[in-house]
Amino acid sequence: MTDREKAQYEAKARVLKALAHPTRLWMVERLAEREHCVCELFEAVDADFSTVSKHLSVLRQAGIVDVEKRGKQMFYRLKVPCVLQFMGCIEAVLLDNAEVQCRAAGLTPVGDIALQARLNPGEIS
Amino acid sequence: MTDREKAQYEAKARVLKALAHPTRLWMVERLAEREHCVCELFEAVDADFSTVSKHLSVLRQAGIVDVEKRGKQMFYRLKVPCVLQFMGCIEAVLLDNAEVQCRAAGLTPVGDIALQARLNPGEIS
DNA sequence: CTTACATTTGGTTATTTAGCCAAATGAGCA
DNA sequence: TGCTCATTTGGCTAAATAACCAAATGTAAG
Repeated sequence: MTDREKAQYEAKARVLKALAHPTRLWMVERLAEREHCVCELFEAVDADFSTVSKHLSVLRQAGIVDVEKRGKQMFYRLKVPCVLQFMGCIEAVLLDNAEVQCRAAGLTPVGDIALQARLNPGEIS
Repeated sequence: MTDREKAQYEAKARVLKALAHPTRLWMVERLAEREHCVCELFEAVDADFSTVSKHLSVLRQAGIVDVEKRGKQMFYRLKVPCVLQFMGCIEAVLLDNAEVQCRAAGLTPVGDIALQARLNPGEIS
């Protein structure tokens, strides 16, 4: 692998890493619907204000979101809508994992139970 | 956000995190072409054998790749081809970033130079 | 120009991750 | 059975990440 190729994989990984956090993933979905100021996101997130701000900064540096200052507020919006396409695939991965887990446990995965099994193993009634 | 939703975002983030490493990203693309044993991937990667094995283990635990033991070797293959769709979008993000950087630097981004600018800032001739 | 508000930045700490080495496992072969 | 090869696991250290708090910045309003 050339240095050039290596740098490309590193750059791609950096973008994915920016998305690879539950709070940031949630934010991306919110920002896909419409722009939000930091304060709005803060209210829904249950974390320090500075934490929320830093998450947005990570997304911005990765080039995933855009920001515009208006008055006292900073308005963030999703810059690259195609990242939303990831969600469907990821859900498919999780569902598939759930089925594997269920099969291993001797359960019949039906509908939502499967996802629950993957997300909260041990909580299946 | 309910506990349930929170757990879902955490699960999704876990999958993305598994992909968010240059070596693992490279491996995923190789495994998309055809199955490979650990030794084949090792030869191309320039890292310890155990490091390669651990990367594959991360991908397996995320449910992204599958493994089958045949004889002495372990053969890994891509289990969820849809993750390949991510690549196009990520490249679009990088290209877009490059253009922003170039505009900021007063350059005209033409073709490949744009990507180079993003990947190796400061190396533009 | 002082205050209040929205957000970012810097500092600190705890946790997670990546890498290497050495040792353990497990399958096939002598 | 004992050897060898392919791979995984455990232990360790260095580096990266996430969270909080406190302090700094920048903007608008009084």
